Amino acid sequence: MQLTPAYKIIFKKALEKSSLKPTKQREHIFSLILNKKDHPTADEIFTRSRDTMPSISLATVYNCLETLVESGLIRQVNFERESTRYCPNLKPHAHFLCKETGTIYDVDLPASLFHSLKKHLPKNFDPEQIDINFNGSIHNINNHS
Amino acid sequence: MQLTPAYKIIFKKALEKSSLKPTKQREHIFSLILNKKDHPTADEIFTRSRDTMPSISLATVYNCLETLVESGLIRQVNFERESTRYCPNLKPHAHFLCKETGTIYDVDLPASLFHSLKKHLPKNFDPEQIDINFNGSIHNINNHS
DNA sequence: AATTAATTTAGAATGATTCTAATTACACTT
DNA sequence: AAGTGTAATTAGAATCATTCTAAATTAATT
Repeated sequence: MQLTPAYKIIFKKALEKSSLKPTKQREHIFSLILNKKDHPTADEIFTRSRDTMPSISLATVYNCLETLVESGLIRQVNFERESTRYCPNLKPHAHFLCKETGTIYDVDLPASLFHSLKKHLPKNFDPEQIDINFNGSIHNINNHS
Repeated sequence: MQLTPAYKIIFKKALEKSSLKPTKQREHIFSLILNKKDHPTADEIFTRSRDTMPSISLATVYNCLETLVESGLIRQVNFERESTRYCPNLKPHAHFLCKETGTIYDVDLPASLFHSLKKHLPKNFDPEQIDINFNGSIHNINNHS
């Protein structure tokens, strides 16, 4: 559970831009999220953190996640009022939640789609963020019924 | 705070399709949401309900909202983990949350846009719902600075 | 080593929502 | 009209993710 040198630099830069410190805990949580590309909740991250950093507290996990989001290193994913999940994929993309399994999938979308979405806003609306969330089921493609 | 005869029929039909009863409380809450086209929270709806139906309970408000959503008469709107809000607009549309005021605006979108969104999903992904949420600020168009 | 500010920590507090168990309302029989 | 059964409503307790608080730790700086 280690950041690559390249990511270490990105990490430090991003935090320092907001005059935040690249602490052990922040780095640990960032690397956890980067290295397992699912969409964990704060509590899942807390549990995983303790494997290698047993002294970390849940409050710290929440704090670190907040600073990582603020610094633009990760983003939040919310479906309804379920626990917030965290995502290291910074490319423009949507999320698909499978009703059956609860798994969240990243769905890459072309920038052009985001642009045409924006074009439907009134001219004085200035979006800072766009969240696109699908919700449904996934058919088994091998189902020769 | 009354349903028009036309809406009364829609209301009854939608509930009866799921073998739910068109009760006073459900009708009351549905008409409240229809008649003030903002995006109220359950608690706001609770407060408004009591003006004309003082005996209603918060649990009932939650129950009714759930059945109205299930019946397809209203939809839920969620931004991050804020309180769920409710929306009577059933046309395909997105939502824009103004960071400054907290107001939510409906943004009409052509069906074609929803279709092109769906086209970017893997072929075995079957979306049941698509939520598109913008988040940003609204500039004053009269601002001759 | 002392000072300072930021960060971490444990545990309490919050707040939206859901659950529970009791009561009420209502349709359908006798 | 009384009785039965089922669904809906109700008040209040319980839940659970998240935030808050205040104390302890850390790290950089004098």
